[in-house]
Amino acid sequence: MRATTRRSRTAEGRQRHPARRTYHHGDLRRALIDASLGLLEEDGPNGVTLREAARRAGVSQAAPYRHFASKEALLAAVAEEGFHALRDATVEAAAPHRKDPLKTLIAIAVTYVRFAVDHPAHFRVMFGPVVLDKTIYPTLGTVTIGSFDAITQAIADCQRSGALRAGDPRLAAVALWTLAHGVAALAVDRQIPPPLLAAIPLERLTEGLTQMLLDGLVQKDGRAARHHDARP
Amino acid sequence: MRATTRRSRTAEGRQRHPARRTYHHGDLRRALIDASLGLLEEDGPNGVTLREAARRAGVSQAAPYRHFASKEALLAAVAEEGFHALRDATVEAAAPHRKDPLKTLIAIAVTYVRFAVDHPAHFRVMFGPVVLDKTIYPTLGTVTIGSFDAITQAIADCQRSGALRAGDPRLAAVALWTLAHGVAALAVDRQIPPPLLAAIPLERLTEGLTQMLLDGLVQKDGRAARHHDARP
DNA sequence: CGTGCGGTGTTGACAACGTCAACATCGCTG
DNA sequence: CAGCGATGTTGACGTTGTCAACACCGCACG
Repeated sequence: MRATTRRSRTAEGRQRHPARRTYHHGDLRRALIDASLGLLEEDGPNGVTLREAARRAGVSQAAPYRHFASKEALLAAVAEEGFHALRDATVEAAAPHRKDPLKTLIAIAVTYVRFAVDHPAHFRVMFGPVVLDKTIYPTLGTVTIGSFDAITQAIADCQRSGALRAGDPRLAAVALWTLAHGVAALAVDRQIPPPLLAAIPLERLTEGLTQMLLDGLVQKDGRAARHHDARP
Repeated sequence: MRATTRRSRTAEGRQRHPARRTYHHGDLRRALIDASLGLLEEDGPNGVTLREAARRAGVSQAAPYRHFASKEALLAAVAEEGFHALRDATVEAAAPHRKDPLKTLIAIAVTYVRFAVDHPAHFRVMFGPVVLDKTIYPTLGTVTIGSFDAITQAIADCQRSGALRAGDPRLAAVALWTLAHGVAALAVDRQIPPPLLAAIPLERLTEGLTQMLLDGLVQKDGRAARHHDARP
């Protein structure tokens, strides 16, 4: 705990909370979330501290409690922000490739993984154990559903266009989502075998894996299989 | 922090560390890992505390430092234990179905998910942000590889038997592993849409998703598709 | 049969943290 | 313009991770 000391820039501060002129902050809630995001990026999940976030916002240690019931509540807000961003990215990824709907599915997976590796700490807060009982923060659940719905929508599109076989689109959506989430989680945790990653950049790996899900792994009688995995 | 108070059973203790007769503990390292596992199950990741683990082992607060350089090192040991258990379970799951090698792949995925939901807190320590820089604890990485190798082996078997199409078995292994890990992680985090879970128990869902990966999602010309997703 | 040394455990302390109660200060509504 | 509710501050408490200084003990060597 001692080793993590990164003191605030309050070098010679005579007045108590120098970064502020007015007694009231204006938008402390926002500032605390931003400070937490910064700490997350700089020091990882363990670096996020109510007190340090307060310092960065230029307020006293107890001020956050006027806006968040607990540290967990602050992190829940941070997570929610992340879910919003992820959903927006997913929705955006689902839009462009209207011609080839299967490409849309691949784009969704790639987007998901990219979000995770671009913001690993944020990703961890969203899915990690920091906010354990997500039912306490009801808004959290609804946002995730939004992301899932976007995927289901894209799947249903593919089914309508005949690109995907019929069936409950939610099941196929879970399959795609699950695959993407697995890649993302393992990548963030650096658990994907390094030799593999050296041969194939993560983005292409994600594409390849998604393609595998689309085509299937089993040997087809009629040689119906498509590309992925070069070398005939 | 105060709300989490669960005091040790040292009610009226006169002597300092009552649970022990000899000055030396005998196997403190083991005891600390076990205590951590207990705390993990009872109180989740946040409930694990060096001091409480020491209390449960009947030693003083600083004793753990003779066996672990830090709290993170203790948790790394706990994680390693988990990786061993997961690998053993995977290897065992890969054994039985020699007749139908594809069933083996499904069994692997189911085993993976079951391990996660049976020991959610342990699973989180293994993959979560608690042990951030896994390279510091070199034994951690090697164990994961073991698990991955078992999967690759099973895939290669399927390829040899002609059940799976040829190709780099490591890629297919990553696909299977990734899918299983995604289901596991989302299930542990209770992110799988509850209505879906109400309709299909997690175990069957895992089977179905793995089957989807095997068969592929795309519409086949020759109606080569197999079961999964009832209702014709 | 000592004896002393290194591994193991203990005590006490420090800084940091989450959280609370009591108090201060402001902006807005009447 | 009075005062009330929202927002910030101070100071404190208990808990945690970690360290330094010290205590104990078993085993290897004389």
